[in-house]
Amino acid sequence: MRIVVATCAVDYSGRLSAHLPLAPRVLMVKADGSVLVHSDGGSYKPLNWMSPPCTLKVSEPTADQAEQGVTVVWTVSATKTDDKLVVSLHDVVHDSAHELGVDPGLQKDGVEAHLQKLLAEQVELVGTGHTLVRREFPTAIGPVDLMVRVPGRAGAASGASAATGVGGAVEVTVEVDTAATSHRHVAVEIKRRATIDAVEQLTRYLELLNRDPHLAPVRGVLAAQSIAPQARTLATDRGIDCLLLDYDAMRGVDDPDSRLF
Amino acid sequence: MRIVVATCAVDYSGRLSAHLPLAPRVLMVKADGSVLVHSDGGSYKPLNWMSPPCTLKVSEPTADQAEQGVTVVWTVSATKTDDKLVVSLHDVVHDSAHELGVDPGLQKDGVEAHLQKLLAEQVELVGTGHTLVRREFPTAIGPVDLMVRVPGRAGAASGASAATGVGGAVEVTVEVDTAATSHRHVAVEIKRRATIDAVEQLTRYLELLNRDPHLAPVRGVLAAQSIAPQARTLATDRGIDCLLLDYDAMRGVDDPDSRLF
DNA sequence: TCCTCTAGCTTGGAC
DNA sequence: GTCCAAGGTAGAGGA
Repeated sequence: MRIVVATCAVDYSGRLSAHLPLAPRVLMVKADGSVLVHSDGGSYKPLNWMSPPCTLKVSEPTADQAEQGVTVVWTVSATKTDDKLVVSLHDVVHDSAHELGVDPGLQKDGVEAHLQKLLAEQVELVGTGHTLVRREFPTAIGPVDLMVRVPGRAGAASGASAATGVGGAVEVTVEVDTAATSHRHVAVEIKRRATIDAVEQLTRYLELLNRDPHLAPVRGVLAAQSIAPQARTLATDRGIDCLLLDYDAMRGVDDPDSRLF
Repeated sequence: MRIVVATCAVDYSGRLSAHLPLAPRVLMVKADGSVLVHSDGGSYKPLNWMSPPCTLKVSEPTADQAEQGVTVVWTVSATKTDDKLVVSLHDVVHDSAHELGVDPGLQKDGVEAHLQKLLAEQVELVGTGHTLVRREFPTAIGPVDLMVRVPGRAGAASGASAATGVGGAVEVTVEVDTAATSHRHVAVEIKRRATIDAVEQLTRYLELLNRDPHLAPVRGVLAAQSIAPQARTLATDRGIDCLLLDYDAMRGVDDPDSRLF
């Protein structure tokens, strides 16, 4: 890792064009050749960067550039695309290099996968007596987070609602809604934070699942730690139920030893 | 900006829990107090970080920690949430600080807004003789990127297709499709890269717009620099046309002086 | 490899 | 402030 502190101007061209006026900044050159341009604020995201694989070429400034104070020019080119980053360095106040070796990597815990695991273990939150069919229930358009079986519905007529639903633009979910008393399964979509996208996703799953006479009618449940108002509205419109999850409470029920650390 | 190169272990707790084993890394402490932990590879994203506003507290290791080689402990706490980052430093091989000042900021060009501007100027790409009604055409659920008028359709019967379309789950768009010969307007959704989300978004707009007798029937066009295969499939299913945009070619037609640099 | 979805997303803009 | 959409999204995971 090479670290340079210098006054510089930066131009990026590629998927977009961007320009950074002359100012003091920190430049990082990683072992894989990638380059990061950081300012002294903002966030963890660099102002500009080049992702690997790429090559760094160091060159002398032109006479014009030298006259304007440029002492050296870095040209960073992506090897697979035509993205290019040009850094014009003026005063360099620091320049050091360090051997770091390969990082052993990050261990994570607590994301959506954990929510899914917890809700799978506490599936009664979806409905009394409900049992888990499986996590990541496969469909033609991707896996449903949880597929749940409703108790005491083995003999329910799967076609009971066929005559009532079909109608407007959201008829698929109207059908689900009007068949509420004879649901045999529940498809659960789990998000940390649910937006409209999650409702659309679940709607696609339900549309498909409700074509299967072995499953239909399938109720939809959107389960999340937080649900955006527009997502809740759209879900309600489509007869999808919303389930707010309390991560801490669910984790409290869970065996603490099952956590990574 | 303070830059430290040191062997360290890191623990983060907050929205998730994460742990970094002992290894050499680069630590950046920005003027706003934010902290970044970088390895010598990967991407521009740090392995761990703390966003401002936060506070950094430096403390001596406990006797146990000192025995294991820890020389100093950084505790970075978010001020608004209970996020916490604990960095246990062992050998410090570099430690320097630099005054950078406030960055003048990034100038950008070439994103979706520019695509929209270009297509508005070159609206005949949507269809021969088509004219622009307006950009950001307002609807109850948000603005449509471009609303376009089809030539010579003033007298076309808006209900001509009513008897043909209604059928399966996607009948709204089937209706749009079968009415192709009598469209009076075109709603254009513009993306740099179109995914299924874009199709869903345009579908919602079309469903709404086609209720308006002054506009209906409204054809849908998904215009993008690249279109994901599944998005194309879904769009085709729903009678939405796909239009691949060549940004460079469109920019060539455009006045080069209108670009930022 | 391509394609999808998640992310401690981040960030900007509208309301 | 909240909420939503875009990102040079990046990165993981599955087909």
